[in-house]
Amino acid sequence: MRYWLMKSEPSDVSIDDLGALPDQTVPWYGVRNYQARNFMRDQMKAGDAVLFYHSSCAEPGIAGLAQVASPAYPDDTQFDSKSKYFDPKATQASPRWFHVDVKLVRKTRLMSIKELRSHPELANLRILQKGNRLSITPVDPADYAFILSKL
DNA sequence: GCCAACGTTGGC
DNA sequence: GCCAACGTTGGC
Repeated sequence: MRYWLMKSEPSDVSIDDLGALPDQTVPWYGVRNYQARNFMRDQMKAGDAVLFYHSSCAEPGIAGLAQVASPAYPDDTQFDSKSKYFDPKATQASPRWFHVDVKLVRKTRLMSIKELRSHPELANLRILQKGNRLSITPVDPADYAFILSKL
């Protein structure tokens, strides 16, 4: 079992949006970065724990707990010419982009990025490091446990 | 809206 | 396969 942090823009899918979806589950569509794709395709397993993070918004931070709810499978938006995630180089026979389903565990209080930075224990958390832009990052079990204890 | 950081693209 | 140009991310 692994631990992950996954960023979502709340204007797209917020923690409350996730809670309102059927089965409180969303396909993690729109990832167009190979490293993030590879994490989903090659390393994620159903049951892995996810920190659901709100990014690019007024109050960035951890907004809830979720879990991986499926193995990786092709992201349909890559085939949709009307989607902003359309990829002309992807084909049904040879999809380029894969994603997993993510299911809500529970909404938490918002643990802001400022608060995360205030804890020296979390110094090696990937999203706190300079220049990090990856939308999906692995989280050390100890870091996950620490964050969980503060939520 | 700014801008640093980083990933991708494409000409050579 | 190099690398400059360009686009995107995301906190501030």
